[in-house]
Amino acid sequence: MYALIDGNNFYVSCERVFRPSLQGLPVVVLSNNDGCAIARSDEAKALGVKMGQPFFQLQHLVELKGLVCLSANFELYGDMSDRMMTLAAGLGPRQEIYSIDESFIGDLAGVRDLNRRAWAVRARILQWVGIPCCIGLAPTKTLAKLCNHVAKDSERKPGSYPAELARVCNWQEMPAAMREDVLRRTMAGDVWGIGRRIALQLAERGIVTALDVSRMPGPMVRSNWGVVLERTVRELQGISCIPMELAPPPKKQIACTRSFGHGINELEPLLEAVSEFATRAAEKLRKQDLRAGALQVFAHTSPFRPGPRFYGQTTTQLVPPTSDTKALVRAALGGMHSIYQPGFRLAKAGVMLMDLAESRHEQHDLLAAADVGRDQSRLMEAMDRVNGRFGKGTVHVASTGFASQDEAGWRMRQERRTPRYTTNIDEIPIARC
DNA sequence: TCTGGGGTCCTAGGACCC
DNA sequence: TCTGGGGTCCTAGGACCC
Repeated sequence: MYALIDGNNFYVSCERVFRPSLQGLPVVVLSNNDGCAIARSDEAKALGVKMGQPFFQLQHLVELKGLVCLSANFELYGDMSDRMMTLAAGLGPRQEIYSIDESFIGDLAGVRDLNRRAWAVRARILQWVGIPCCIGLAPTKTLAKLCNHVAKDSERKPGSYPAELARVCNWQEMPAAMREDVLRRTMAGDVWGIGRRIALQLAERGIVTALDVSRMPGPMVRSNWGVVLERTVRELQGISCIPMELAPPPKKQIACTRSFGHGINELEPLLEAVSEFATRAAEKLRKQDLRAGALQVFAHTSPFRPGPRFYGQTTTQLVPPTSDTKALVRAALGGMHSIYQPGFRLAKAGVMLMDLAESRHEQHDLLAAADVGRDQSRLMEAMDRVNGRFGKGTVHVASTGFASQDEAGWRMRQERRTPRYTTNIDEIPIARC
């Protein structure tokens, strides 16, 4: 038996904790560069705001409907998430933190009064953290996700599902006829694991609802779509195929990528950007005690704009694997030099670290024998600690004057970057509104 | 003017090996 | 003329998730 606990409209709910005046208003949280909507309040959804919709398409709603747009504050959301997850863990013996706002709780078969406990955990999260949650309870993870969806929709859209399923929805307690009814009312594309493309392909064959999906014959599903969808079908039938992942599996790649607010034509700002990306990625790498065996750097034009297209990408092998910021920045700059072509308005660039391996201590010792390695890793450690305490980018590898590509200098930031956004109510956290 | 930033897994096809 | 069968590894592309 599994539970899925999920914070409603998570980023918006986090903002509302600190600004209660946002209750009842249509609110969206915007991505980096205030590019597009990545979280929406129920009121914003009712206005027709879509997930991922670009800000410029929402501007009329700001004026006409009082839509409030906030710049994202991911550090705040991460902190709120930790608090919520700690309380969610109280529901049962095992927890898998699935995303920033969702966790599965497993091994619930022996838990007595499961419903009552679920309601209590929900109330505690609301009272202590301030985030409203919904909980789905079911014998498989896919059904728990589905019940969670039911719990949310029956609250948000009266009439969509039986009202008694709102907020906490337990598959096990439904009579057979109600289960069938719930599956019939759920669109195939709302099932966990069925995305837009497969939903379309299914619809072409008359498979429209979750009930239709649950009745598909396994061999046909496997031969037409593969094992992934087959697993989903079996999970809908109540056969558990997706186990809990108690410890997060080791990362296979680490990326740092950004869209630029405005297109970039020249090499210089591009080098600045990728040197920043490599630095961020290196920090993530060291936090997980990993080293990278390869670094990929890419830049491309906007897929949304007309005009000449460019997609450049190159991978540099790192021998031996390293987590040293200077080596990674050097590889990123070298890569960018090699793919850069003038004459394009580049919209996005990024750095990806791959072939990740655990940073074994004997390796450090080997390097330390040459002394230089030890100095490097102590330098990196010091850099992470300074940046952790005083903010990102307080100390960083300078990429200026890097045209020669092999001369890494160091520069102290005199000023910390001004945050674009704060939850301090005295300042103005509302972007462009 | 302005369109996120992370990740994962599966499959097919080619190269290569014995 | 006739050209196996089984396996691995790698890569690119496509699909999914939040």
